[in-house]
Amino acid sequence: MTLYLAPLYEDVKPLLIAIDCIIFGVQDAKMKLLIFKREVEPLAGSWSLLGSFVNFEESVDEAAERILFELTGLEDIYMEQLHCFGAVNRDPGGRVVSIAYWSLIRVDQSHLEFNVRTHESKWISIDAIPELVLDHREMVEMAISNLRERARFKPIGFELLPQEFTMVQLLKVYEAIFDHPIDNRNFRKKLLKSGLLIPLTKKDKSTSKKGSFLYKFNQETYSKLSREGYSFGF
Amino acid sequence: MTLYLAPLYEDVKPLLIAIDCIIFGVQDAKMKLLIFKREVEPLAGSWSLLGSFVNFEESVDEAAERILFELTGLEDIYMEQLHCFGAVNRDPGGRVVSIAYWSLIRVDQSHLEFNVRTHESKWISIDAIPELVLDHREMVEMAISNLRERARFKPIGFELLPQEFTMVQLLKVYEAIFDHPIDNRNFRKKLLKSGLLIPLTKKDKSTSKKGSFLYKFNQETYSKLSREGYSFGF
DNA sequence: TCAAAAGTGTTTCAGGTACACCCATGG
DNA sequence: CCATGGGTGTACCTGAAACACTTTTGA
Repeated sequence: MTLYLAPLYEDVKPLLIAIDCIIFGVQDAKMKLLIFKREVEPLAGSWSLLGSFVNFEESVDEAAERILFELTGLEDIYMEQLHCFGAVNRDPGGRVVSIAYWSLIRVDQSHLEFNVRTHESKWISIDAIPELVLDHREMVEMAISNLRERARFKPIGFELLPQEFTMVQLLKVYEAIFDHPIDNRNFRKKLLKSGLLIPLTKKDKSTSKKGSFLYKFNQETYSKLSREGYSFGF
Repeated sequence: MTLYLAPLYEDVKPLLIAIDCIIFGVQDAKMKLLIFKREVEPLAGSWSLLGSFVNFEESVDEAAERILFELTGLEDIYMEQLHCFGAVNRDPGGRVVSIAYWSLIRVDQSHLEFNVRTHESKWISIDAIPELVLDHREMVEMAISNLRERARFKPIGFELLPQEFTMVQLLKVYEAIFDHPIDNRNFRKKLLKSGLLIPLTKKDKSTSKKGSFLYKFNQETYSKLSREGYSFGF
């Protein structure tokens, strides 16, 4: 265990730094969370968030991306740093400070299933979170309120949908995030006015006989509104 | 350098964890930031945020409070965790991950001057931040936008004022936070309606011949609105 | 032809914003 | 008596919320 240290840093005791990922997705019009069977002692076999340690030669953000990638195979994912959890005894295995991140993924992404299947995992509904190891439940609760707060002013709902999607799908995502029904007409009105959607001529006929028009994001308006903030209060 | 570790944690390389504090206060109707001459190598002598390391036997939050207390003598301060900064080479002295916190203090607090004076420090206006060591400038910028965001929905303006204050003082605090002028009448109207203020019968005559009424916070409404959120968008 | 989902406008109300003058007092 | 800062009310406008029926089409 060797650390390069400036002379005056030498008497500082180092700590372990871990990452924990709160992975959200929408399934069956419900907000879901991906959890894993913990494979390392202590507490192996309990349900847990996806987590691991930060390596010495990578940044904390890189570590978060790596850990998410290693287990889900997903890259370029919407990911936000949530909070640093640093209670002294939060991990019985040692003095571990954890940086929690939350991310949004499109559940339909096909390669997800494959990578995840090698580990025991499951999607759970965020309104019925089972017991989780350590302080993971606290992390999840903070992440949920962070997600909702963020979703009110940044158009992140799109991160949960495929490239092309219908108005109804988008509405259902927001209903899932905020966990309450949203008025159909007001929703359409507001989103069409926002300029976030580019209407396509294609229709998706998988859910109705009439079929419903597909849209894609206007990436430009998206980044503009992400920066400036836009009220999605429904 | 000894760490108690569960067997499977043994091959993890530990890192140093530091705290950096972004300390805001209002002076002369301007938002100010407290900075310090750095006393340790590397980079001793440059301007820096207040910072130090997390001890092995204290939580990260406790460390932040301790560090703020040691240098300013202030306790029970509004303090919020900002972000974990974890770039690999952010500190030339070693691999140091820093957890940044920002806090709001009442500049008039008399004991502050005393404690701070033993170290070289100064208040600077947030629209003219000088060069700071490491990534401290980035921290400050993130803290400012975090502060503004927070101030829009949580009544934190009060944290910057003494127990009893005038409407004009409160207005000036918000003008300082948002850095733009606010309409006097609309401001009063909204705040009086909010129930956050308890009007006193006393007047402060220090700034005008007529004198202006003093108010104090309604702690109950304050915590209620802190929880629920309240739009302070001016 | 009918069941099932998609799509469409108007009215109401609350809150935000803009704006200009009188008041009280000490010097 | 006047200069200085404190205090007050109204009109307008925008955006949010509530609300019910018509359209399309495959089975």
